[in-house]
Amino acid sequence: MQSSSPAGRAGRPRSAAADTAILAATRDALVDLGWSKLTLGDVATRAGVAKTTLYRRWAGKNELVVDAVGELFDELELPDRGSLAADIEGVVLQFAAILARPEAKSGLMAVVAESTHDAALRERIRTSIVERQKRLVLEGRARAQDRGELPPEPDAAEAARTADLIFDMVAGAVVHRTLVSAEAASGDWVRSLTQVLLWGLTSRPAESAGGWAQGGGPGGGAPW
Amino acid sequence: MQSSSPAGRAGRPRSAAADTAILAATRDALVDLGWSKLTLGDVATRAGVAKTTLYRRWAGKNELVVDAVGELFDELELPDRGSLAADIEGVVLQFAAILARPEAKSGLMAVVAESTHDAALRERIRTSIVERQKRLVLEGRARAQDRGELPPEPDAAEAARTADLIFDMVAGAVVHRTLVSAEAASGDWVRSLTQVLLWGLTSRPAESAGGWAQGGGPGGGAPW
Amino acid sequence: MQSSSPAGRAGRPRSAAADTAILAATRDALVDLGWSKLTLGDVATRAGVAKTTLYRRWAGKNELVVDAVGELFDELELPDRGSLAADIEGVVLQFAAILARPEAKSGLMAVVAESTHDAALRERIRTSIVERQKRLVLEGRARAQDRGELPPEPDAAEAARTADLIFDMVAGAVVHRTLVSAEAASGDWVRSLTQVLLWGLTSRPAESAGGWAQGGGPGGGAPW
Amino acid sequence: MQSSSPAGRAGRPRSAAADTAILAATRDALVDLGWSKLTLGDVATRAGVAKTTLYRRWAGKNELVVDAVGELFDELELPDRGSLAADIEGVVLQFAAILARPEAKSGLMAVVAESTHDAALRERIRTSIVERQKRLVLEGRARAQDRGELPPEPDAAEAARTADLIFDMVAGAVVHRTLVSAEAASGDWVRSLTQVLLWGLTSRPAESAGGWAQGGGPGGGAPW
DNA sequence: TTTTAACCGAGACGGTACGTCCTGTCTTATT
DNA sequence: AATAAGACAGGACGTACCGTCTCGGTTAAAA
Repeated sequence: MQSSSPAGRAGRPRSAAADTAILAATRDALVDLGWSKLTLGDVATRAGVAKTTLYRRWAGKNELVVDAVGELFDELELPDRGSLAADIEGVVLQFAAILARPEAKSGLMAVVAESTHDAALRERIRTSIVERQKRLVLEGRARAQDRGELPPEPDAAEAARTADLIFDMVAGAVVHRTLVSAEAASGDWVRSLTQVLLWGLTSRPAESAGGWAQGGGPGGGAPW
Repeated sequence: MQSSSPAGRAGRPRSAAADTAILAATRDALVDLGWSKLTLGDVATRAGVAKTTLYRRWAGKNELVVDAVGELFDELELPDRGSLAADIEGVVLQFAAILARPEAKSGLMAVVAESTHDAALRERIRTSIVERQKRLVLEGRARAQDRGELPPEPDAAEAARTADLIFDMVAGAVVHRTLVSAEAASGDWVRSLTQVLLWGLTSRPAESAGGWAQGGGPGGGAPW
Repeated sequence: MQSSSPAGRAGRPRSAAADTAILAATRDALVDLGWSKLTLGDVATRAGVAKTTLYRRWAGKNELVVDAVGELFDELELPDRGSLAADIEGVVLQFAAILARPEAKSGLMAVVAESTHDAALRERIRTSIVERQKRLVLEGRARAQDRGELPPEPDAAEAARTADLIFDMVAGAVVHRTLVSAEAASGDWVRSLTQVLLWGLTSRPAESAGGWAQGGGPGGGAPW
Repeated sequence: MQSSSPAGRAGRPRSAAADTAILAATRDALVDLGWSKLTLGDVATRAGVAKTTLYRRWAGKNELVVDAVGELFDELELPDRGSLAADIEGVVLQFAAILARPEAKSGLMAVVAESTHDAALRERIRTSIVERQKRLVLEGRARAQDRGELPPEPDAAEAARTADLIFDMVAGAVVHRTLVSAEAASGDWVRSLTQVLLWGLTSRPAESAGGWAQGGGPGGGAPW
């Protein structure tokens, strides 16, 4: 977050422990108080740090919360579970598990809401949080293409558009389920989501319009 | 004979105009200031109303914003465009148009974030905003079943689960596209989203795993 | 308080009981709350009366308190105890007894303080409270002159000046003792006050300067 | 070994200038508005200080006004004018001059009225205002005893009682004259007051009861 | 009688001030 | 130069009263 000050010299160096303590204290405060009742003075107290120290490193509450919440997404990774469906389910479950934590719940949408009036904050969210997630979509597709589960992309622009769509659908669905519908993204739910996505992306309807597939799909029971 | 005023009686009645002015002022302030900088004192001033009048009717900023934003969704309706796909596209475009308005952008996610710490607020959001949207999913499915585009539901519980999934996917995708990815939900994007959804829900993959549909779908070009 | 309305005609007449109840409620509130925390809404509630009724009869808190406290001084009278000294002591004790009541304590000085910025209020205090007290000084002197304890006044202007001085000294001393020194105006204290006053007004020093009276006064022991 | 900072000092020290500015602003506001219309927010604005700074140092309006008014009495002193009568007149005139100032008029009685419901405030008034005045009575008497104008006190308790009586009479009379009778304590008035007091304290009546001194006193003209 | 006008209770209204809390900056002494 | 501590200017909070204004309804004298 700060430069390693190669030639930065005189004076007492910044405490590295302070950063860690402040971000952890921020997450604690988010759990206890939620975003709107979280105050920087309280975070400083929880971290055992003076308010000035906090302001020296972050411009304000939004930036601090973005960094504190962004750290949670560091643990996201794409394990190889053998098939595209399994890979997707795995990573969606990871994402859902993070979103289920109260510090993420409280903080994430709040800073997104703030970002509608603050382009710099929007960019910070993009780099700290969103890109870490979106990368998994691209890696997952590439791995599926390597496996032969998906065809290679003929058109780069179209490929990017599709990746964006998938990302918005997956992340949006999980966020909406967790925060708005306020229900857990269970294994069953994730399985259904994955199924609809994969079928939607890899299939063609039995008839171009007006009909529907008859007969059981895998696991029995169509989603409708 | 008793007076026809069973409940509402003594004292000066509340001004109906005040409610309207306050909600409009709230939306104005959301546009100008965003959620976190919006103050109830400022809203009262904009509405030409005393702060006490505002507090007499709403418990706080969250409740006020929910009602102010909720009104935006009153205009949502399900026009009959002749086919399920067209109906979906139409309603999603309406939803996207509302979300594109800055007062919705700023307010909606903020109150959702707040609701993670406030069950009463969550319930208010559900009844004021979410149910108005979800109703359209149910109506759309019923209409498609009337048309014969979709089969009737054999299992009510399963039907409800599916409706929830669709709703979270559609609403979540639009919200995520608009607020997180910060890009407009254009006609093309909505068309792609609809296509994936419908195919995902009405089709079966050509092979249960490992392959992909070859040959042209309608309009040619798979979404990947 | 209101005119007997010889020609004032139509309409429901004001409730006489309300006046009584309001003034009594005002004194109760003064006891419980003191002047600064007394609110007209609370007085109205205590009196079982609507706030509008109160405002229809008094212009504000100050006027109301002046009337409520002024009633306390209605009971002041000048009993004939046989001598000037005894008369003075008697009336001073009455005055002290009234001032000892918490509703008088709290209210009296407060409205006096307010009157420094409000000439109309000052006049109201004068007619409602001060003149009722000052009258006793004049009556007492007249009675003492009838008895032959005091000489007749040769000069009317000088007589008025002296009455004012006595009044300020007596009332001022009792008020200061009660409110500022916060001690009771006991019988002994009143006796000493009366003694100093009477001696000061009726005697001449033994020598014009530099000496003092030796030998026992009544009760023995000079006040110094 | 401990640090040499026994009373501890961490943090920015309080601004000494703020105290001065706040008390002066309080007196200004008393002049302009009177006690009841004086608001701490306005005082803070006048002093060029934030409201929090004011509340950090004073518990409320009463305490602030006591200190602001109390400072006025710092200038009271007992000049040696050669005789007891002249000393008394001098100090009473000083006291009257202070009371004639609108900031004292408005503030003094208001806080006294408040003190009837607040023991801590009463004590604060005693130490900040009353004792500064009463001290002069004691010094004046001691000086007169040194001069031989008054006899020494045989009984300490009696001496204290007498000093209290004198103080209540003098201060009470001046206050009553100034605030209740709303007339200036002129030189003539002060002279008369002093005369009554001295004669009352140092003389014996010509007859123990029922008569009055005939013939002119010094300066001619009996007070009646 | 019926009118009529002033009264009454209740309570909403536009305002103002309250005393508290938080923000982001600053001024200390210390490390 | 960074730190802990805490004072500072500023501003919003949510509450309490102010004094005014509508309401529906009552009350007694005038018509």
